[in-house]
Amino acid sequence: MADKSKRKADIIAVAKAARVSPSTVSRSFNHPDLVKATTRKKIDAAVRRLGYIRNRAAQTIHGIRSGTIGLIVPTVDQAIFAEMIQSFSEAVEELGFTILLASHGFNLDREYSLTRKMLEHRVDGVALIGIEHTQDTLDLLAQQEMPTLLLWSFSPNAPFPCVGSDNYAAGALIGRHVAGLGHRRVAAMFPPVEGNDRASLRFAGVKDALAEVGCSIPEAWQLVAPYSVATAKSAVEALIAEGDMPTAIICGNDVLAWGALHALNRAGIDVPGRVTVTGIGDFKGSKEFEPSLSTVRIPARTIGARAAEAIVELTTSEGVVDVAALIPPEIMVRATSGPPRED
Amino acid sequence: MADKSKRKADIIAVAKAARVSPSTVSRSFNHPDLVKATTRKKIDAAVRRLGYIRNRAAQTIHGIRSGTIGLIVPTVDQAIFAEMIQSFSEAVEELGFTILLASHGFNLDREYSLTRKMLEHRVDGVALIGIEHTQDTLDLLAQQEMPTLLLWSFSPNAPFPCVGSDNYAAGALIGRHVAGLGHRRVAAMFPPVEGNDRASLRFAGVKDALAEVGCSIPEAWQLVAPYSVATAKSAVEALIAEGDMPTAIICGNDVLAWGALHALNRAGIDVPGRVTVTGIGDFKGSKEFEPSLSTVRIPARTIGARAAEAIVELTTSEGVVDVAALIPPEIMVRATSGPPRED
DNA sequence: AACAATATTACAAATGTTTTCATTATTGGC
DNA sequence: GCCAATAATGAAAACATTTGTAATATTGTT
Repeated sequence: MADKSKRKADIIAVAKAARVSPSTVSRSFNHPDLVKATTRKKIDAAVRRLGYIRNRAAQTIHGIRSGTIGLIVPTVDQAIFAEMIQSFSEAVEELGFTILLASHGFNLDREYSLTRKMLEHRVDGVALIGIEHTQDTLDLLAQQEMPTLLLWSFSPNAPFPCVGSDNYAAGALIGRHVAGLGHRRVAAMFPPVEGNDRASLRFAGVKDALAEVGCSIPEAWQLVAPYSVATAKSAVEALIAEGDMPTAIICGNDVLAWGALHALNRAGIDVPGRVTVTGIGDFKGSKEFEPSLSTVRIPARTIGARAAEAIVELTTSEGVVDVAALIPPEIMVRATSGPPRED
Repeated sequence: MADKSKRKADIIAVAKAARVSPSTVSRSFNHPDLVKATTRKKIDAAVRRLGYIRNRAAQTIHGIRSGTIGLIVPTVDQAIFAEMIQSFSEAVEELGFTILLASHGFNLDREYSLTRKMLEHRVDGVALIGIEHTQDTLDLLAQQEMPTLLLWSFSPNAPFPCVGSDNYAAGALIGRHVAGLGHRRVAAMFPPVEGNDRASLRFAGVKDALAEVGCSIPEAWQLVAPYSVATAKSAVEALIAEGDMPTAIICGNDVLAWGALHALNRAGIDVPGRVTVTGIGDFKGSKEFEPSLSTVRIPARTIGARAAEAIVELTTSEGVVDVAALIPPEIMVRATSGPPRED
């Protein structure tokens, strides 16, 4: 009972139905205090009767905010990003915005073209994951004066404000923990680092922390596995088959650690008795894992929520605002790490 | 060197710079074959020089497609949805569209207002998770003649075309598997079912399958836990503390099963020797779990990709098209299920 | 009851495009 | 070189809004 006329209702149809001018209808939406309560009632009635829905596209060409934030991520199906996207989206919706989401699969050239697309859609702001982006992307955003936020990693001298954690520090934290336990025969398992500054920073932090105690990771123990339980498990199974086992395996994130733990469990190798395993991220489920995973907490939800506030702040406030925020990583020592076995 | 003039470049600025009319510039974008190669070159040069970016908002008010698809999900940070969203987004981007994403946290009233928002943004189509929605939402979409797709669950008599799996069948599959192994003392662990037709359908399938062999799940063994490892683990720990153990625990999804497995592992209860555990979903990592999880495969990636094609088909084709697709669930018998112990 | 002040509403221009139709350029055939 | 086709371009209207300004209606005051 809401489709009186043939075609989609526009503001003019509403105006006619309510016997007022289109401008009054518009004002009734945008500046309700400027229109008399009784006319507003008439208009609301007409709106309901015609099933009218405002057209943001038409508003947007008046320089009015589109009410959208572009979020460009490498992928959404990694626990870590999913959690962050969720809290980001909750917070952003709370503030009245909607997310335009795109994923580039760690391909920074695709990231550039997705950024262009966001710009075409006239998003009010753009949030990118990580610090490392092509110069093209950065230039484009700067030249269009697009409010931009770098999300997930933090660096004081990044090209745009960042909200995130310090991945290098996270790596250093876990490296120092493992070194502090006395481990000197250490393996590492990280994803391919190209196009992934988070991973390379973490790895650098780990290596530097180990170097402090004169320990380095031999080539053969630098395992590379994309973030998946399956690849991690088989990488560690291969390592076990090799025969020469390290006393600790430092993993680039918790998913890799889960894979490692499954491999060790299957082989009957005691953790942490025989091998220490650590993750980075503290994903949901890591604490409940058996044995409970030692890792570094990078609070994805906090980052997402803070980032949402930050980008909205950037888009809505006039002057320059400082929204950068460093959310520090925190070591979570649990049950998968212990001193190396003496033998 | 791309910001000659003061403010943002529009199509008129480009036209001036290229010494052609705005209409020619527009045509050069939309019907390049209608403009001479040499003028197109001039225009392209001007575009680059001014850093011009097309304004989709302005196009959209001409009834041109906005190039966006609204995707409304309960939450993105559940493995299952994350995976689906990822493949959906990949496929949709491939087809030239961008996703407007929103999450309602299993609150169907919020879903309604998010739907309205999508409509305001003049998305070309809307994809919703599950079959169950408020009548308001359904009416709204129908009345606005918005191409709509129901995603994730499949039902032949749904109000809109669906692409998804049969959750009832999935539940029945696993129920029959467990019953077939001989289990009669069976517990179930499912999330709260309100606003979640997937879960309730699965549970119904399980119960009906068990009923076929005259087995029913006692009240005390109907555990309720939101989809998280933590809650699942503690629910099962509570069950263990109770003392009266079932011989099988059927879980509403794999995450719950992981939690159950961790709890049993911690308590030193052998799986599947003493207790059979099953999941639903076959998430990434379930196969690699130790022991490898018996579950029902619901191919999230396939559903996401198929759904993307379907919604684009719905938005771009004129007449009525039949895009519904049932992606059948498949039982994956692995290492966590076995016959009940005789004692 | 008339006056000014204020509250409310309407008109018209503007926004950044696309598209139809008309006009101008270019081409091939002779 | 001229003519008819045909190709390429431009002018102007249209799209669904918002907003500044002008016009009208409603008050309170005396």
